[in-house]
Amino acid sequence: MKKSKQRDLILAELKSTKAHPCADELFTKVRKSLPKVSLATVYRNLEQLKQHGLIVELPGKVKRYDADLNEHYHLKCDVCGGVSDFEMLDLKNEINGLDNFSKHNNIQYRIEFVGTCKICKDNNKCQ
Amino acid sequence: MKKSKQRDLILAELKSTKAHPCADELFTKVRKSLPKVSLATVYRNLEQLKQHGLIVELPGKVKRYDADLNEHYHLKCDVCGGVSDFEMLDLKNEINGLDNFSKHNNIQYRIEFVGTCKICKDNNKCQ
DNA sequence: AGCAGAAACAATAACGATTATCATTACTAT
DNA sequence: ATAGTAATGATAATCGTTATTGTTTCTGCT
Repeated sequence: MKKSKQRDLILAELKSTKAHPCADELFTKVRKSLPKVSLATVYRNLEQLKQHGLIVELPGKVKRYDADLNEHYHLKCDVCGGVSDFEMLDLKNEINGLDNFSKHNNIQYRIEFVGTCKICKDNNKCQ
Repeated sequence: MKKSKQRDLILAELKSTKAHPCADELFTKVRKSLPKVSLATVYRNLEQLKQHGLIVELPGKVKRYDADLNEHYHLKCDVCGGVSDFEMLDLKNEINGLDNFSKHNNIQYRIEFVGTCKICKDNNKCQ
């Protein structure tokens, strides 16, 4: 990866927050110190930083990003789409407590397993 | 909800498969028996069926739908986006086995908690 | 330092999934 | 049967994201 001040700024901005911003929110922030930056540059660099394992992409209709690489989970607002961290040192034990948690706060949890299906593996479309 | 043959067909089509189709895939199927159906009608009815709790919407860049209301989880292909069922009678016990599972099959799991954040609740934007 | 080639850039057009609009049609309760 | 309302088909609009294109900036080499 060649050096670029745009990418450095994007990464620094992402590291400085726990708000899990989307591309557009980062664009607005980076613009303040680099007014000529392009939105496409933000998208490109987020993708590249993700590929290099420097940041994590959170799934959803709108992609959000996290520079915290420690294992943790996310709590998403079903109205505004905002994401906050959800710390669980021991998932296996704490998951039991979710039933009550859910009842009192209208919080649902969904588990999604992500891998590559047999068809895509055979087609060599992947990796 | 007023009766409509379009909606009946969409629901019947969704009930007849385990493939978790998206709106466009359902559109293609429904079209075969109702050639004049509109894509907008498919989107509208999927939303309505979801609101009435008759189907479940699976999150992602492209929304997919499931008419199976029994509690179960989903395994998504990170290449084609296709979703298949993942049966786990007892999540709390079986989650322990995932570590090994993950190592051998390149399968990751992600847990997302969904609710309404304090700001949105205070703003009455929700529900 | 000067330079060639590669990578990154800004600007913007294109894309694809979804939603909104609007005139018309189909239910349903009276 | 009919009036009122919900649903529809067709299509335009929206919005997040990706592709394109010509230009600029790095980087390694002389």
